[in-house]
Amino acid sequence: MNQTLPTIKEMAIRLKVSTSTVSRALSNHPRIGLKTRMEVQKLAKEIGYEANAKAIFFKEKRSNIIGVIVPQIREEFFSEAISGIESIAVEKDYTILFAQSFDDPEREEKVVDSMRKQRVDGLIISLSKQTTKFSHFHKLDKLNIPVVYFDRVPSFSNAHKVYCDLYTGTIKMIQWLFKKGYRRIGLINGPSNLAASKERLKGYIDGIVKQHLKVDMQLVEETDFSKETTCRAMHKLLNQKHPPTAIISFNDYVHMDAVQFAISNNIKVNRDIAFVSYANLPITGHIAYPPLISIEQYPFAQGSKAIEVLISLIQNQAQIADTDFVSIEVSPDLKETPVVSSPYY
Amino acid sequence: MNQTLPTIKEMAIRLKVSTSTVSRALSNHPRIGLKTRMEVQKLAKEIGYEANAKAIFFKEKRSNIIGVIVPQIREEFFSEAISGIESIAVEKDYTILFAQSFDDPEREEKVVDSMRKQRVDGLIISLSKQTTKFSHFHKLDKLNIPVVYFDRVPSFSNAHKVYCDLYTGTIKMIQWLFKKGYRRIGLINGPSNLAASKERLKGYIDGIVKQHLKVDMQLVEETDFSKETTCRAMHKLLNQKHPPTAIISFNDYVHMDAVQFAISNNIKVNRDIAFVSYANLPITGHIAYPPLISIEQYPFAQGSKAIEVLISLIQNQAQIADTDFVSIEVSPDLKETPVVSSPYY
DNA sequence: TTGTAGGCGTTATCAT
DNA sequence: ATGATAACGCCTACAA
Repeated sequence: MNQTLPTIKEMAIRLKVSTSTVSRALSNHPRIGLKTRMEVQKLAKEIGYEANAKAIFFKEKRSNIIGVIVPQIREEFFSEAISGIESIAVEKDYTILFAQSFDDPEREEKVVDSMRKQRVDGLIISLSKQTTKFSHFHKLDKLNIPVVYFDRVPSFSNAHKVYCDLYTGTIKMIQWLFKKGYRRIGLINGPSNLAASKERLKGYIDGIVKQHLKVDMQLVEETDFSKETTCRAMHKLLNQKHPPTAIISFNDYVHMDAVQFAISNNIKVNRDIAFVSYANLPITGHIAYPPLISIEQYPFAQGSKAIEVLISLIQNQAQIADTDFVSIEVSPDLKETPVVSSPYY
Repeated sequence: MNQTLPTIKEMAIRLKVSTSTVSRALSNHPRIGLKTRMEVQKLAKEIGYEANAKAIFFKEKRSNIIGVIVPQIREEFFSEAISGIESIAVEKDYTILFAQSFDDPEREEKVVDSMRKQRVDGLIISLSKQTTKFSHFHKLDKLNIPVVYFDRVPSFSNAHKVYCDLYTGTIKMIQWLFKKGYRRIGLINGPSNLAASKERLKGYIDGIVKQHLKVDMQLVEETDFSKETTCRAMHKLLNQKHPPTAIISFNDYVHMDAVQFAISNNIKVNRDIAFVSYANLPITGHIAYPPLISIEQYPFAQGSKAIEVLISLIQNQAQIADTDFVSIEVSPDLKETPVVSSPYY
């Protein structure tokens, strides 16, 4: 078993030259004799020499590794975002150190810490639902590790961010529903303390007003994302004197649960009641009753943007002043269900 | 901007002691005077000293980073597997370098190479569909980087593997269907050149025979996982003189597409025809027509097992002979649709 | 054209 | 109880 790997020093000894000659020959330094260069490169190939990246990283103080933290990859939104990140990473020769926070602020802190310890060159993160402390991020500043937040971004302004504006997305959606003739529009929103819920609710109210409809808070229900509370929300919505003719779900998963409930109550999905949603995830291409329309949030694009920003931050670390903060808004679009291939597995 | 990070040397100078003293004080070496130790640790905290992991990895020749490569995280099977891997990784203080092959052997080779260059301590991989070359893996051997394959494992035996035996799973499934009274059982299989398809087909045939039914190859159709071919397969199955009363789909995604087709042909899912499948992914908890039953393949457990094996390989590198290959079979179970909470997003 | 030497940050060995 | 020094593998400024 080849315990000791070939090094420059070894080759130097075998070829009776100095290590610097070997080093230079390998990097095709111009003023190394052709003959020497050839000899070195030949030997290198023979013994399968490869520079020890750890030594280089150590010397160069960079590792070409960037950290990526998301709440859960099981959510297609995030797996798509990661693919977006990866596509650029591979191209630019970066590698991804990956972790999930599972929406637990404590765990988030832990994984941020471990990435700091690994000295990633930069970090891309989508915050956990309830993150309120940011001290673990401040520690990164001290090490000059730049951070780009995406999708679930912090509210303070001195941070680099890439996100999607669902406020206007919601307004567009209500406009679309109005044009299709829907007048009683319900909303199954998330917990009211979440920024994402507030954003949707604001868009909902302003959207309704904009169409000169009456805002009726009876049409707004909440879910904590459990199937149970989603069903309860549906139950309340359906058992009103004037039930909604269209229902906006917080996201495609809530949509699916809502549809399940509707079916078991003998409602003809998208005929008796129109269902629309946010995210437009690939999975909706497979389900029996996809939302009529969904607000595309471009997770892949958000991911790509985020890493592009991050790489430029890494590469211009010296030049950039602390006060230049990048904030990119990806504009949401209304999209019909995507056509997709089944994953293989 | 704090360009130069605090080092041991700096502290040594400031405290007028040697670097070794500082190093030892920090690691609570027993024979360092209490006073010195306190002083050092106090200063360290003050200036926010943290050991430079890169320097240590360089010295120690380990990085506590393991590589993980899967075809696509969009597939819940793999995102669950990664969560299984991560759960153990966090616990044992390993970090995950992550990449997707997107079922492209060339890309797989590329990402394996980049992980080799990063000198991961070990690699966990689920092969791309069509991987036939293994030279990029052999290069890892030379660097003593152990590899554990999971789920999509190679056929040769000199490799560490964790996988699920779908042959017996399929037999169990047919037994279950038979007990429920189904006699004409159809199969929408994957492309016949895939090992995963062969395994299912073999189980299908043996399972049918075991129930003393007649094997009818008219009941076996293929899909390349596109919605189109799945629909074509369904079309053929449904338009026979004696259409099947139960249909086994290659996986939960194919199942969803098959159900979509069935619905649009006015078939009452799971009443006119029973639908069953493989994988039992969390997503089936949200869809309108989940499979009656699904073969649980325990992706989370497979992932955890894989990393446990890998870590033991890493830590016992010296002791283990090349001929000791671990091969773990996770036994599949029949499971009804899981009850899950919506992901947040 | 090639060699020498120093340094990156840490730890371990051997002195003192 | 503490210090000096070497070593890990590579690169590069300077010397020859």
